[in-house]
Amino acid sequence: MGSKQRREREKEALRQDILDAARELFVKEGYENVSMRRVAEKIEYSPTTIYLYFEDKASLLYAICEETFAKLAKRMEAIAREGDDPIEGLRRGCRAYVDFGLKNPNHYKLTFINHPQHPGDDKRHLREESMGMKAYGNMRAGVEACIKAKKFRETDVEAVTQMMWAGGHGITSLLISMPDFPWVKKTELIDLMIDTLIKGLRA
Amino acid sequence: MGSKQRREREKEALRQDILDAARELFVKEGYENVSMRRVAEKIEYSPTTIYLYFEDKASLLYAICEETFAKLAKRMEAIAREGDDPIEGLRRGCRAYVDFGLKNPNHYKLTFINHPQHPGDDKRHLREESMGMKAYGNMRAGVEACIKAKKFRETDVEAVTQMMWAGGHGITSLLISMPDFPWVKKTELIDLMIDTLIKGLRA
DNA sequence: TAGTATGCTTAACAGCGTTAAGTGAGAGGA
DNA sequence: TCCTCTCACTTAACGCTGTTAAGCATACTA
Repeated sequence: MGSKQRREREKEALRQDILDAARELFVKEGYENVSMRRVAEKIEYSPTTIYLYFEDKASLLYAICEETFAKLAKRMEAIAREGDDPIEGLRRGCRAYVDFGLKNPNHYKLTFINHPQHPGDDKRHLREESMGMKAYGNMRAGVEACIKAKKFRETDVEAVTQMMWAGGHGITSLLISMPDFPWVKKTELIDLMIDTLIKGLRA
Repeated sequence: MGSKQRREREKEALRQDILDAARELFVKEGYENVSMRRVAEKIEYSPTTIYLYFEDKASLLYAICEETFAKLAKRMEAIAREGDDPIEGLRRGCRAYVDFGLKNPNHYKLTFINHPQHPGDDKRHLREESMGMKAYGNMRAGVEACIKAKKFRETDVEAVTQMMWAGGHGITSLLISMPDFPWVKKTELIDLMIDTLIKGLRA
């Protein structure tokens, strides 16, 4: 009897339905403005059913973030491979990072801005296998390439990577969380940051 | 009869008590982990009393942030005045900004990270008189001084200011909201960011 | 002294994330 | 075919949240 496999397939399908419903709502309205009950309503199941598939609301969020950040990591990896000028590669990588955040503001918020609150100290996002960490590793590789090619002066790779990340994150998060501030043109701001940092690092 | 004035004084005193209690709790445990009922308990009044003095929880928060950012603005202004080398002044201003955020992480979170959510579009923090904006103005003045002194190449003052802000904010917010990430030494990261940006802007 | 304004409280509403207990359809064995 | 058991799912509830409407005393005014 293949009924067992069929049921397993159906379970997996429902899990995906929950994920899809939650993603759509979270992205459209923001994590804290969407209740488990609303997600349940969307998939036409009772709220408690969700808890049979995800431990809690945060886990649901985490699963969605992983999906999305897998996309980011993939895109950044592609960029890293395509060119041969390491500086240009790093530049494009940074731009991809910021663009990604601006195009998926709620995903970005969830992973890098709101993040876990005090209780429980949820460190899932920092596990090495996590997609966010993979993207970080990519950036690190980009920085390392610039140093190896003697385009950047010799410095602490980790520190430079973290600084580049902070630069990108600073712009991304400010633009996302203070949309009403009188910002200059977004592209100008992004390019200015990237160019200034790169210029400041040059050998 | 000075009773009217006395009552006014007492009202003002209670308002301050609420503010003090809320600040202590918010700073210690974070805004979203503190309920209005807990604030009320601390001042030994009923929860609803708070609503006679503050419109809602966000207003309470806003009042506290204003207090704290007044301190930041004051400190940054003092720094701007004390030296004559504009670059050194800017450097110290940036450092003061980041240090302030790291020393008051919950205040910082409240004003620059968590911030208002979608509903209502709360733009109070962006009013020109607000203390946050005053601090921004200070930074802007610092940048302008560097350009006027021909230390920086001629560029869009607004864009450069926003970039410097984003640089400082990027580091501050990442350090605050991802405390478990394997960061390099904080001071190293902060100095690297500031020095790299300044070097990149040099005439 | 009667009436009113003021400061605060009690009780409640509608929502939240989450859990314990219960239900009912379908599979598997006799 | 009938019984039992498994398991996906639901109902009901707990203890919280921010917030509001209504009520109650005290203190001031006329």
